[in-house]
Amino acid sequence: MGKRAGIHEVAAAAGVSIGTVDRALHSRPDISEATRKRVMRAAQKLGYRPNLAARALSGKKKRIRIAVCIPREIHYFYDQLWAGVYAEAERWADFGVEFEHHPLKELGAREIVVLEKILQSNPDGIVLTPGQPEQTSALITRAETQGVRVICVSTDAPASGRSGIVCVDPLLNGALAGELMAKFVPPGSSVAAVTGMLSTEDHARKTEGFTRSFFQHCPKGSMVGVVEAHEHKQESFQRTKELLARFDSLAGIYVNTVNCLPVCDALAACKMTGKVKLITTDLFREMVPFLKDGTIAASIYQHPHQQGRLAVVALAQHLVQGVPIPPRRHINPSIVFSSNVHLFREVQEPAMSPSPSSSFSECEEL
Amino acid sequence: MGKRAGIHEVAAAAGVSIGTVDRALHSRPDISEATRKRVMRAAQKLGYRPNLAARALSGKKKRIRIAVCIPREIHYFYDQLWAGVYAEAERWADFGVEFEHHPLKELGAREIVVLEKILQSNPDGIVLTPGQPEQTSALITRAETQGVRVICVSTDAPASGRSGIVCVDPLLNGALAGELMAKFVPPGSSVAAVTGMLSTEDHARKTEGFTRSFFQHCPKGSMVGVVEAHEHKQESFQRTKELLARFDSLAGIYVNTVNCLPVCDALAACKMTGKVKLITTDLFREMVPFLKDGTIAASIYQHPHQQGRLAVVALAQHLVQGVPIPPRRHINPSIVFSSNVHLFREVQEPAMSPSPSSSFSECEEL
DNA sequence: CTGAAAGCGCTAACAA
DNA sequence: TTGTTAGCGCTTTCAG
Repeated sequence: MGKRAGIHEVAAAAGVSIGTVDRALHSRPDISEATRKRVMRAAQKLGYRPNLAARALSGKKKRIRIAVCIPREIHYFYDQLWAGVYAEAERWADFGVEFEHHPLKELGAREIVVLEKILQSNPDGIVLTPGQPEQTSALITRAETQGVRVICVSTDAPASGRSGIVCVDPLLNGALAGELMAKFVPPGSSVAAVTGMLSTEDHARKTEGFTRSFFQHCPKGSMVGVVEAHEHKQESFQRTKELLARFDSLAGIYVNTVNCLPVCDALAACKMTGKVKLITTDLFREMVPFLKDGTIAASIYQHPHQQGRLAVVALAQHLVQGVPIPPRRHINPSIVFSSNVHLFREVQEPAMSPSPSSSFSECEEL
Repeated sequence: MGKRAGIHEVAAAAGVSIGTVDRALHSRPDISEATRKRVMRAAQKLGYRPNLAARALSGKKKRIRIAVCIPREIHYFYDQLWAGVYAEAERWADFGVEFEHHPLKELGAREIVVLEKILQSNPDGIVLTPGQPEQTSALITRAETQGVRVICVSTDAPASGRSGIVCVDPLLNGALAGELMAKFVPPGSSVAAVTGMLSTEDHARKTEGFTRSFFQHCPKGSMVGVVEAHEHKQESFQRTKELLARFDSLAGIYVNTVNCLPVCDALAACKMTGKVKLITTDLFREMVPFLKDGTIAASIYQHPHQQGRLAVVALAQHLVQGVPIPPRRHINPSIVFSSNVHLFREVQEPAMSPSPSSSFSECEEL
């Protein structure tokens, strides 16, 4: 892997000037088909690959702009997502890619307004977490037809014409929890799920995946209830207690929203800690003690940092190098246990808030 | 995040020429302490950050060379490791970083000879998987004292002065398996481990981690045997059968080497498939059916691709940008289940063999 | 000790 | 339709 052929070598090989080579390589006008082919063959033969550093340097005037539109809350998740975006953005800065963040207060808040403004500025690409796909899809479609590549991350807007999606498939998310639960409890066990609202696509599909997978992996198992707690602490606590009261043989609970803490408390209040296998979703600091003491048997981790990073990789590689955007990039969730909880980002960092003038962050992955 | 200050801006602000700025920034000789400080303050104030593209382009003559020394076999693992190294290497190519691969036939084979040769060529950095730490440590130490940064990946050479290590902590690896096992089997269960040789550091510590963790998480559980199968198929099969014969109440087996297939076969031969919970290590195609049919309850995945990638990131960021090499980068293993096995790289790709002239690989992560 | 100038590989504007 | 040339931001050499 020594020195690679440059544009000059190709020019010499094809018997033309570097200007012509450039025109051929980039399918620019004002060049005869004959010479173009000659140049292309020469480039091919020499294994020509453009030097991105040089390219970035030369085209300094027209930089590539990527708009990022993700929520601030819920912090534990979206901070990581943004950190992942930012970490990868840093690596593209010197290749002439500029990022501008248009944070939303929370998922879906003022989404249309902000997106509209973003479109006004006519960026080259957009990374966003659509909170209200129904309303936003039209805008995304418009962007794409204008030539603005949109990549969704974490949540999807399937109906829109977005170029790509990076996410954990909710069905898989639930299925993993279901299989795990089936392996934790004895055959014939009864389990339940606590979710937000089944009218929320994401919650419904996680629950669906869990149910199907649990039945598949647990012989004679049964689902005795799906509780909608509407992302509400009190409600989560109360309804979990009711659940425990009603089914004294309940072997497991699957929580697929943020509100796992109230469920932990309910378990403790009923002295069922550890007796009922609890599988949760995501990870934040407050969960650690419950993982350590066995209240939470496991949690499905969705790699927000990596999701953000990969979304940027896909978009930047496309915009800079012309690599096609993979239509769907499904992230493999990890499972948090007591043994490995300390290795997750959420538990280590003191809460990084990236400032433009900070030195290089060496943070990578997981 | 608009246009960043360049060396010219700093020069203007400090009232000197760009040449002087360069000298100051790089602590070069031939500059008075007074002007150096003035320049530094100006740079600080303007938030100067070097443009890596420009830097790579300018210093075209003296490129940075990184030697990679990893085995070919066992393929399923080291192919991924190399793919990860290669994928990341691609991204540094235009920053003037050159990689040369010195593959070993297998872990530790002709390690000293090859390393010696690598040292002759005096590279800037080395990525390697030490197979025989005792013999190799001296060489690594020598390299480091010569100013060659060495980073170990996957396996360690703790006694050497290597700059960094990227790996899954074997203790954690085992501990995760132990916790998982404890959650799969009822309290008071008996389990066993199948390993290679306890004289191998890695195997011993995985087994140790498993044992400790299992006892911790499984009340009244017991370890009824640790079988050394010496990485041998026949032996693995036979001794597993013996194990099953001797302990008819065996509830689980943990395999921490490559040879899980013979164990699966032994389970089948004894009609114990699914009755004995089997937890394995790593992932390769042939395991998939056993994961699907429940023979293997779970497998601990060590992210070889990511390990390779992160080793290169650490080394390249240090060599190019002066970022300190993190002394230890512990990778978080994932757990392979029936539900998510299809999301792991080993199961998707048709076996990538990177060729220098191939187009950009968009492969990333996991 | 410091400034000026020549590239690095590529793009884009201008000549021919 | 093609060739020539001026930078992009930085390192490095050569003058001053």
